[in-house]
Amino acid sequence: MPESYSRVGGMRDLLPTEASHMTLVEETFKSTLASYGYDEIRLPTMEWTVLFQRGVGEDTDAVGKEMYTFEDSSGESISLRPEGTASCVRAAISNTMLRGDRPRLWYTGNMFRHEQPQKGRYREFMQVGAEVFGYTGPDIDVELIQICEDVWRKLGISDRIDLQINTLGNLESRLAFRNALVDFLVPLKGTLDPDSVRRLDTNPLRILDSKSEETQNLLQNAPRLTDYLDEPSTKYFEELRRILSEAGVSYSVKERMVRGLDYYSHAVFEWHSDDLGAQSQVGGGGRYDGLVERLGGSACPASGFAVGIDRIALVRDAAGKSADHRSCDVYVISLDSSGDTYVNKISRILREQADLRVRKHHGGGRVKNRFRDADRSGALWALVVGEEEMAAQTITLKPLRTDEPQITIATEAMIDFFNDKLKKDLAN
RNA sequence: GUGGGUGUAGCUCAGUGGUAGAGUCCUGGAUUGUGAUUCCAGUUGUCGCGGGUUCAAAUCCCGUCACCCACCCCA
Repeated sequence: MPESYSRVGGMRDLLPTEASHMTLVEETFKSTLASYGYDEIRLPTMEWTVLFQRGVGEDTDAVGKEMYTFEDSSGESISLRPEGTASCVRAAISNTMLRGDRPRLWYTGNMFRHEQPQKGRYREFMQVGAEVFGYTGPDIDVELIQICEDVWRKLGISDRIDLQINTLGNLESRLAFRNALVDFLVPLKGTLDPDSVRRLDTNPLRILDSKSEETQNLLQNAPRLTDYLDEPSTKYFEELRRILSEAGVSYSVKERMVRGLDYYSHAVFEWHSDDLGAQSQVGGGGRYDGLVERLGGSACPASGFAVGIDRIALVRDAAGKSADHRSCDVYVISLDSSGDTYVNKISRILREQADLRVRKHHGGGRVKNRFRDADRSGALWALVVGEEEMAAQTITLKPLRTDEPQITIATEAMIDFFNDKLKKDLAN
């Protein structure tokens, strides 16, 4: 340990301005998910390592080489969660939530991946996600997409985020395609990039979204997944697109899109933005009908999404919409200590009856410094009580953000005053 | 894991071998019942850390750490 304490590598301190921005994004998701009738679930920050190995897949980067893994005192391997879906599925199974019910759940929390940090990519980052269980049709997939589209609109970033969708078909279709793809690629093994050669064995579908230009050229003549979709899979995707269009959601189909985590089937979708440095993805999801069974539950279709809260905040930053943080709405100053009791009472009333953030001055000091502190707090108003006000049962209100003159009003009229005027100011 | 960049005042940065700097912020005063704005005055510091070269190092050399950006991959 160095002389002075520093952060653990890659961990961040989110200072009040950033923190309140994160909270804004989080709250928007929270209220939107609630408006669709989804229930919150809180999940542990760590799980047995095997859950992620089994649920996410050991050949994914997130699990294979980026997990924070250590042993607990019993010698069992534990990992900090690199994503939320596996935990959510585990929780749904182990709390018997899937017996006779079809839960629609959402969660939020910090995720951990030991990668090299850069813009939009952090070792600890915030995600919000939703998972729905027991629904087979594309209608619920579209609802998941719509929830996020609603959030983009509320946050004012719809025009900066693009939706891309694709289908992976059902298991049979995908296996048939996978075989055809491998047959096509094996003879070309010598010309593929090293990563793709490795994936030929582990996860050939992932070769499709390889970033290697040469590999992409080779793929020009590769078999196409759409040619291998069976009747039900084709219908599923057509239906999905129809409902999406009906809902007025614009999207593009990316035939080569395969999700990084390898439990998906049928619908897969991703949202992208240009505002993230070298990163582009703000979120994604899809259907994962086989995962519940894979993790020990009875077969149960499921679908979900995950969105990076940090990345949404970055998109808002780029749009010039980052929340300007104010600590409080009203800063209360008593000019001499004999007024403290009176001022405490006023502050409490304002907090309880006018739904205001009220910061009271503490620590004495000169009058001019009290007003200086009022200004720095970001408050819209300074509320001043001195001898004159106490004697007359009034308060003086000084606007700190406009040139309007200060006014003195009867204390008993203060709630009405704030509920009318201040609310209007806050709305702007 | 690999590459590039940056570390100097609380913050943003200038300073390529010879006294440690600017802007901003902060503190005080002009203004003892009024902030922000204006004017005046003042404080900023292990120059990331360790070693080396030199009469002399923020500056050159070696090492090291941290952060940023990018590869890879993803939220």
